[in-house]
This record gives sequence, C-alpha cells and structure tokens, in this order.
Amino acid sequence: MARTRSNAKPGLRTADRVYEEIRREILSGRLQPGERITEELMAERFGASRTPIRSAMVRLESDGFVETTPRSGTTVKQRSPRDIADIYDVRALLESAAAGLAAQTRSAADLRELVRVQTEMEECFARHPSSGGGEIEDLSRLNKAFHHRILEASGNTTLADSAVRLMDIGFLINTYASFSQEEIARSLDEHRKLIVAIETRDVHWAEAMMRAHILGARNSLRP
Amino acid sequence: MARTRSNAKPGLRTADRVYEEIRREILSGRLQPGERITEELMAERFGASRTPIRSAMVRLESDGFVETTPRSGTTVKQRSPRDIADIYDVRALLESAAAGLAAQTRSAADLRELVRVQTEMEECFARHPSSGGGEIEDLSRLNKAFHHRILEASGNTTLADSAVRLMDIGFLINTYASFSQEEIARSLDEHRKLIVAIETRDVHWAEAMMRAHILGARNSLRP
DNA sequence: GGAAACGCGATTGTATCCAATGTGTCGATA
DNA sequence: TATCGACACATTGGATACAATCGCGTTTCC
Repeated sequence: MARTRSNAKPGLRTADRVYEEIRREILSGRLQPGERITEELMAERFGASRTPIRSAMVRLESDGFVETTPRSGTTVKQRSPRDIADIYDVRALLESAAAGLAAQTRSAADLRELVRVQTEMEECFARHPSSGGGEIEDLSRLNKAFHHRILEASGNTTLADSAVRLMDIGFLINTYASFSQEEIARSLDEHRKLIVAIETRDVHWAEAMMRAHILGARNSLRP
Repeated sequence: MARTRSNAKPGLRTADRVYEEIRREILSGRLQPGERITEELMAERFGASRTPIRSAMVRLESDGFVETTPRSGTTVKQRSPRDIADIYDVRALLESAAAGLAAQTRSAADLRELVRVQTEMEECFARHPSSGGGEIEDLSRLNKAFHHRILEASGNTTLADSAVRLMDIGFLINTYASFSQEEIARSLDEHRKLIVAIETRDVHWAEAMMRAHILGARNSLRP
C-alpha cells in the first residue's frame, strides 16, 4: 500500500494533525456518539501508520472525547442529558467566578477585544437571522472566543483551562444549533450586559450575569 | 534496581503501569520539576520498549504533569507559586460547591465512609504526631480519599472529575509535608466540622467550611 | 579573533512486525 | 431448540527498525 504521505505542514506532527481533525469531527457531529473508531481505518484515511493515530487516541481519551476499552476498541463518548446538565452547572460556577475576576482586573485591551468579538457576532446574526447554513458554526466559534477572552482576563490560568476543557466537551451537542432565533438574540443581549458589567467593574453583576447566561443556555438545550 | 517485567496485575496494560508509576514519582517529588524524562531511559527502567512509555507520556502531558516540546524532550512541568495558589482558589470554588451538594444528597453510606476515613486519619496522626517518616504519605492518601468521597457524594461527576484533576496537580507540592504539626491538627479539626455539617445537612455551613479549609491550606503553603 | 556553516550524536516521530486478547460465529450436545 | 464451548477473525498492545530533527561542538572562512 503506497503511503501517500501528504506532507501537510512542515514541523507539525502527524499525531497533532490527526488529533485536531478527529476532535473537529466529533465536535461538529460528523462522528456521532457511540460510533466506533478503528485505528486501521483512520490510518488509511490520513495516509499514515497506526502509530500517530494511537497517539491521538490517547489524547482524545484523556481529554474526554472518546472511550477506549482495552483490546476491544475506541468509540466516541456518550454523554447523558444529566452529564450535559452537570457540565453546564460547573461551567456556571467557574465562568461566573472568572467574570467577577475579569471585572476587577481587565485591561483596556481585554475590553476592546470583547467588544470586537461581540460586534462581529451581532453582524453575523444580523446577516443571517434565519440561521440556515454554516453561520451557526461561525457564531459558535465567536461565542467560544468571547467566553475564552473573559476567562483569560480573569488572570487565573487554572480557572481558564478548567473551564475551556468543559466548554469543548459541552459543544459536543453544538449549543447554538439547538437554539431558536429568540434564544440566540437573548444570548447576544446577555453578552452585551456582561460587557457593560465588566467595563464598569461591577463584580457582582458580572458574576450574576455570567451565571444566568450559562444556566439559561443549559435550560434551552433540547436533546 | 532492575525492573524485570514484574507484570503484577494481569490484564493491565504496561502503558497504564508506567503512567501510574511516573505520576507517583512526580507527585512524591522523586522527579523534580524541570527534570528531563527521556523515553529510552524510562523504557530501560521499566523493562519495556519505548511504545508504552510514549503512550504514558502523552497522557501525562494531557493531564498537566509534564511538558513536551516537539523533538526536544519531555520535562516535569514547572509551576510558579502563583499557579499553585490559583489551583487552590479553583479547588475552593469547586469543592465548596461539592460539599454543599453533598450535604443535600449524601447517603448514609457516604457519611459512614467519611467518618471511617476521618477516624483512620486521626489514629494515624495520633500514632505519629512528630510526622517523621512515611506517615505523611498515608495522611496525604487519606486526605485525598476524604475529599474524593465528598466530591463523589455531590452526585456531579463533572464537578468531581474537575476537582480531582486539580487535587492531583496540587499535590505536586505535597501539601502535608510542608504543614506543621499544628496545621495538621487544625486541618483534622476542620474535617470533623465538615462531617458534622454534611451529617446535619447544613448546606451553607458545609460550603463555607470547605472553602475555609482549602483556602486555609493554601495560605499554609511554604514554597 | 569572531561568526557562520557544517557535521555528529542524542532523542523524538513514524512505520511495520508480532503478540495478546476480546468478539462473533458455528457447531455439538443435552 | 437453547446453551455452551471452541475456533477463527478483528483489533488493540508492545517491540523493533528506521527516518527526521534539534542541540551543540568543531571547523572554516572572512
């Protein structure tokens, strides 16, 4: 079998490329929960040997995206509605604390960046309110960037890392895709208020706003 | 020491054994932060090939114990005092929430187990108050079990997993080893009060007690 | 004498081969 | 016919061989 060796990015490890790609496929739903992943098949798909695939699998399992039972196989991890709800609860806990810290210590650049992302989100939503095609993914990406920036602004990298981890897992169910138009509009409105709270350094408001934002999203999920 | 393929547990993967062992060595301080880990050397030590070592390394990196720079090498991760303090802050956040939930939903078995672990800790401390030898490790292990049980009793596995992750990392600095005798006694006393709070289902007290317990430990750290 | 280029050794990244083990199928037997 | 067991196959786990790359010392050129 001729290994096509698609020499993608120089200096980047094949294992990393595989990890990113499979992760993306899981997050986008192209790989469904419970679906089986065999190393041989993936190796063929990526034109590589099983070695980098295995490396990627170990990371994916450690990051909670797949489940491996020894000598049996690897499957995309299933999550019960209860698990999803739990994830949102913990996110609410972590990110509300981060929002409070961000309100205290945010820099001017943090604020500018938040406004920029928010503006882009609103433009995206205004252009395609019907939300038919791939704009949902843009919206999800921007939303992630928004939350990411607040976490960074908190100044606590452990807090940020823990929350990002949960955000990634939570997006398995592709939040915005299950949101109605009204729910997206409400989410954007909450972002705006969050920005004001952080801008005016209103710690308690920022905390409460973030908590409400995330718990609200949790209750809007339709499995 | 010749590690001669002692495969103690049948059915357990070598990679898992290596992961556990290296992790333990990092946590116990036998592998110092910044120290280099070469696959070849580890393979020799474990009487295995590089393959399971690599697998373990990927997991260790994903779990935040080591750092790998491509084609350069793997080193035990360095953490600044600020990072350590941050970890404790997040633990306080997560575990206080868990304590509150545990106070609400704990079973009789949960409570019994907490009392059992606590009793064992106190006996251990009473036997060796001078804390010279390996009793510190017993104490650390029991302490971990105590916190672990409360996290489980919370009923939120995501919450528990996130906190356990941080606990493991935090023990890089081997909490109890830096505690004075008085500080250990105080810690045990806080555990007792925590048990009472959970027993009587006093949610707010349990939360506050846990927060105080962890933040107190943070402030007792001497780097 | 200093700086850049070259080459060597050390170490990681990938491929492939072999071993171990779980799974499913097919058949024998009560 | 249902159940148990053995055997073949599929798939992962580990070992080994090879390739790529980085660090660093040496050498050479200006």
